[in-house]
Amino acid sequence: MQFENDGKTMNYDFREIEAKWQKYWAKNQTFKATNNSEKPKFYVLDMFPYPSGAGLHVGHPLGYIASDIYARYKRHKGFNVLHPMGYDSFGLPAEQYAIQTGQHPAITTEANIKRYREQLDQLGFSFDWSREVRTSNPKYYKWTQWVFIQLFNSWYNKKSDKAEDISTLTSNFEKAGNSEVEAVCDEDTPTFSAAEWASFSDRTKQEILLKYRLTYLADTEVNWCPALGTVLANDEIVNGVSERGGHPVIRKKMTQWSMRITAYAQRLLDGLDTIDWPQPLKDSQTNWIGRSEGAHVEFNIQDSAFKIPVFTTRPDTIFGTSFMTLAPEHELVEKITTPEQKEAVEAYVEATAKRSERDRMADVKTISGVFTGAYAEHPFTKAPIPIWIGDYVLASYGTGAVMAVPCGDQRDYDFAMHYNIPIPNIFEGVDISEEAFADKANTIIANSDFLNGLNFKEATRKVIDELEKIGQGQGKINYRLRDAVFSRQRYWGEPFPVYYVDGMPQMIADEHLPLELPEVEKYLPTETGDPPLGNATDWAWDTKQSAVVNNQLINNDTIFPLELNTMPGWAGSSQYFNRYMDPGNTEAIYSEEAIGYWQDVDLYIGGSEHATGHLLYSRFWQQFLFDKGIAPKKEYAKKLINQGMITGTSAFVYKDMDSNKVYSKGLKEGKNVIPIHADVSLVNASDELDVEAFKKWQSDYKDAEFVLEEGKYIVGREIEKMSKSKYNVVNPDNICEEYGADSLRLYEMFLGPLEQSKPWNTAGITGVHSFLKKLWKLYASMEDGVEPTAENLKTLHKTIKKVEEDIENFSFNTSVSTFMICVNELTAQKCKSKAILEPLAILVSPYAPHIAEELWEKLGHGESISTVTFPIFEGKYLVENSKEYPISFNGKMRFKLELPLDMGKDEIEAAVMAHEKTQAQLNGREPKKVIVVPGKIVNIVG
RNA sequence: GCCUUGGUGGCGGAAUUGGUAGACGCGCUGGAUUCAAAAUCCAGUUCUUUCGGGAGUGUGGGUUCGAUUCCCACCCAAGGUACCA
Repeated sequence: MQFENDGKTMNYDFREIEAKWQKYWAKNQTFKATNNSEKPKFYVLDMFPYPSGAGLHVGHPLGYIASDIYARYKRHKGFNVLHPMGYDSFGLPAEQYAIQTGQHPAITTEANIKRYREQLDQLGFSFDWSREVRTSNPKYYKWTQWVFIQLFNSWYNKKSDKAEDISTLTSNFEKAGNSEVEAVCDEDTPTFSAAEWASFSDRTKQEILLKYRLTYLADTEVNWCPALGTVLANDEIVNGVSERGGHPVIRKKMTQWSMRITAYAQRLLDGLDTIDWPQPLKDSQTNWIGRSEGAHVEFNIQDSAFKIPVFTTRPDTIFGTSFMTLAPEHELVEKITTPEQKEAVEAYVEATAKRSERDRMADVKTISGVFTGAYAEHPFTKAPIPIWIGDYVLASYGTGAVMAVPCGDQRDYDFAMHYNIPIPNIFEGVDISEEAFADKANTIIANSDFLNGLNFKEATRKVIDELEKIGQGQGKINYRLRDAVFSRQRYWGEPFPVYYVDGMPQMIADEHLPLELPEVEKYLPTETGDPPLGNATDWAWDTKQSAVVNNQLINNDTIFPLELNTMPGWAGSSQYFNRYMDPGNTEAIYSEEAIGYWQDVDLYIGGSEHATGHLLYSRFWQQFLFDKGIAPKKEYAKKLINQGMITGTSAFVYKDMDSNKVYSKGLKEGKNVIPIHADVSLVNASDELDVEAFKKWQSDYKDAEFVLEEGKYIVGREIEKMSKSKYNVVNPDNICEEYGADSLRLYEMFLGPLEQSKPWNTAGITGVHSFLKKLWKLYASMEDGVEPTAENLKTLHKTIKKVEEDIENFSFNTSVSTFMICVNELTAQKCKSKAILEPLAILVSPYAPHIAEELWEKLGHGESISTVTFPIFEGKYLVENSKEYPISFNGKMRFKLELPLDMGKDEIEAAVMAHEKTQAQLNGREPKKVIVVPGKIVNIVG
């Protein structure tokens, strides 16, 4: 036994132990994973962080601790575990900082990463750091650019239902034009024959191909803020002005790269059934994709050659159409409006354009619209249908036009009521005098010619048949999902590997990648409104030398301008999980051997805030890589868990508005006080404030009178999001310093279920810390050659069983309780047996790896504990021969009675009925019934 | 509005197929040790009570010998989403 009873080594010196093993793991590369092994593989992935300047707070490592426990457990279970970490290091904060200070984002990012790494190392994670990736590293983004080029060179063939190389498209065009091609492409793609294709100029061909490519240039409407020189997301705009600075925002068309993610809408939906992801996350992806089934109907316009295409989910109600509504932005509006209505329509269109999208969405109560004066024609009855415009119809959804059926849709109903438009009733036996009837399941169609008497399903099928016969429509599935804009007017992002010849985009050849981000003087947009890359002096592509050269050399003959936009934040995170498999590969995105071995992620842990961003885009890229034979799996993560947020417990003092007094919580009633945040580090576990420290911290209060209750100042408490401004941020560094990483790891798990959000309260950590001390003590009193008792074995094996089940179920909080119970029991049993303590160290190792390694070494082992086989549970140690039966009366447990387990039903009943407490409970009454479940319970009814 | 998740002591939470509600920890109370403090250890801690007991898992019903667990209706909180045709 290596413990010495000199009083010094008896102590649990976590600082020394943790530093020692962190050094050991780094030096021995204990957690380096190999790309081939006899062992089965297991891939545990964390969402990599953006390295912000603020560093980590206690909420950040929660998921990392859980995944680390799982990874370490899998190593004990004999798996070859891949558990990598890296940085999503392109992003806005570093760029903002650069704009303010001139500091290059690369320098800020490097410093932040260094700090993150220190903090992560301090927590004892078993990451394979040799595989670290950084999205801002050219060696990494070379492959982000490479995937972009693959997308550019691909189109989506609906016939094969997958992405194919653009060459299969052009060979189709050469043979038969595009009439036979079924592709996902722009709506304005013209139809042409093989002969026409052959006659097109090279430029025209390129323009046409751009309509098919999976990444393409398109004019997109954006929120442009001239003052900031940038495009803003919807949530960066408040009341029509920029959130930052309050500058005006206008809608502007810009040519931007887009990703044809809509080609994958159905597959992204279908794929959800094949992966074990949380239901709320699947639901939000499902809603985001927004599939709806219905019909595409074309309405002719009277006295006009134009047609209005419409998407409806209720083609069965087509005979109830009494008007049509177009979005005010609809391109037909100006073409069909009659002279009499022109003024009114123009005024309405103008008024709508001024309102922000958010404004329009928020205001759902006001009904507004204008009649265009034009009439469409009902495809069957040929009756005239007035065409209105209204801002409740959105240009961006469906076709931007609605066939309005007021009896079946509440918004159409409200609109019709408001403007006195007729509301024909086409439902059998339904009253529509008060509201529309939208219940598909109970619909029987009436007053509808050939649809009379049919239900929703039958009528829908019938009407689609008839529409096809007259060539005015067909069944259609519509998706809410839009193609994803992929351009950002920023500096700190991946440059596009694109230069422009005659305005048409050209890809830089693979062998010349990466195209590295140029140096710029200023990180702001140029004076002409170009993105920051417009400030670069060397940003032109020399096709002869295949090199970036000075802009002044641009001759549009051999030297061309490069793309000025950069890629969005999600570009770098859309395939990083695959790149981890072979991160150093310079020849390919990863080797076939590497991905052939690792295949996909077995467990992915991260926040639910990425539900419709990263987690949808990355699935899209993976599906694409699968189509191209680059990835072996359609879905890259079998199982995903969202860790909950850790909230802060803010502390408040109560400042009296009328005096210089600050009241303790219990004295504030009836006083005119306002709560002021106090830094949580100044408050102890009993909510007592260190008043002197508070005065020192907020010097405004140095002369204030703190009114105490029972000699103490008690703060108020409230749960809020952890944030600097609320002074409730708790830093893991301080906790590691005071209690150690093992305590922090255990405590974060002990707080509650991984997936739920829960408040942080540092005070509770003393519980797990003293558990570790008790654990340590247990080993200090160990003696060689002591045989385990039956009790010892029972405690050990029930712990093995429970901990194993807990880890498999991701119920890490209950494991910590189980360890505590185990150590409490073994301590009470005065267990000194190595046969018990040795397996216990392995059980604890995934949760508290430093202390486990140290104990393992003291047990006489020369190698790390990290791959030692997990103890095997043996049920024989838990076999009991008696049971303490709960004796219930009408379902309420009243007393307990110990009886042998082999006792039969009747004997149990007899023993219970004979018991004096039973007679006392019954108090002379005769029981109606006695339920005996052997081994479980006895319930007496009566 | 819709979708999802949740609601259990002063607090975080436990209860694996319907079978002893409140494990484990924090906090609190009392005690031991100490000159004192920290640390450590022991006992108690859902509420209520006439000390026999009674009530109790958001609310109201139901199924059952028995419900935190299953069913119905509702209330509240958090997250997502929205004139989506």
